[in-house]
Amino acid sequence: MESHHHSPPPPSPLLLAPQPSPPFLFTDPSSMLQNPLDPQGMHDNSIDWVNIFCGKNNFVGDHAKGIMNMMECGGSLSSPLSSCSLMAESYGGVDEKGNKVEKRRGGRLKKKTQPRFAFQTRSANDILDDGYRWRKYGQKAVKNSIYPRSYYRCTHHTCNVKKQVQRLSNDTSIVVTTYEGIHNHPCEKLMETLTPLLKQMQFLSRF
DNA sequence: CGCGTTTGACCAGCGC
DNA sequence: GCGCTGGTCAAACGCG
Repeated sequence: MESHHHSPPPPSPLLLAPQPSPPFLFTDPSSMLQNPLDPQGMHDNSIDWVNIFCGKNNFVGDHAKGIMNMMECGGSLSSPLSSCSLMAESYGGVDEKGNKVEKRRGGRLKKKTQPRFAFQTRSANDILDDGYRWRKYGQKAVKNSIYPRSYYRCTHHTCNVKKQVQRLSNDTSIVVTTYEGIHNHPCEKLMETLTPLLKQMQFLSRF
């Protein structure tokens, strides 16, 4: 099995959202959205998170497309994607009813919360080449699904980002990838792709 | 030999 | 207390 693959660029803090139940639909986003970097909203109220996620610009959708474009531009996708939808999944703080919760570990409360987001890809391949290197550390059969869930950790020694990969049992063409945490290092593959572009832009900007 | 995967064991929360 | 469940650990194993 391929040991490393590449994911979308490091999950932007903007891509964090409430904890909808599958199939990850927002029922009332305006009541649940919050700044993931400031869950209590104590520091910066100037950012219109509701509009970012749900406004006319449809940031989430556009961002998902951007990710798709970046992934496709990278030319290293291990699987052809015909569609992709980004879904904010969960982060510690508020559950679907608005109650304060912490992220669970194995169904139990976890001390530290990590931002999470998930997106679906329509792909025959479970493993998406997203630019980061991952080490698989577990696989579990999950209830109500004929497919197992795989657990991966970023192999960068100082990075604690994890992801879960699972294929939907009711639509076997869709793979759900859930990221937890934010990479604290650049994406090597992305940098490889962007560096020549940046150099070219710098060169052209001299004229 | 180093790195990554596989897989059974283990852990802890939850519901009964 | 017990079983279920999801997440993690770690030894064994495979591969280049």
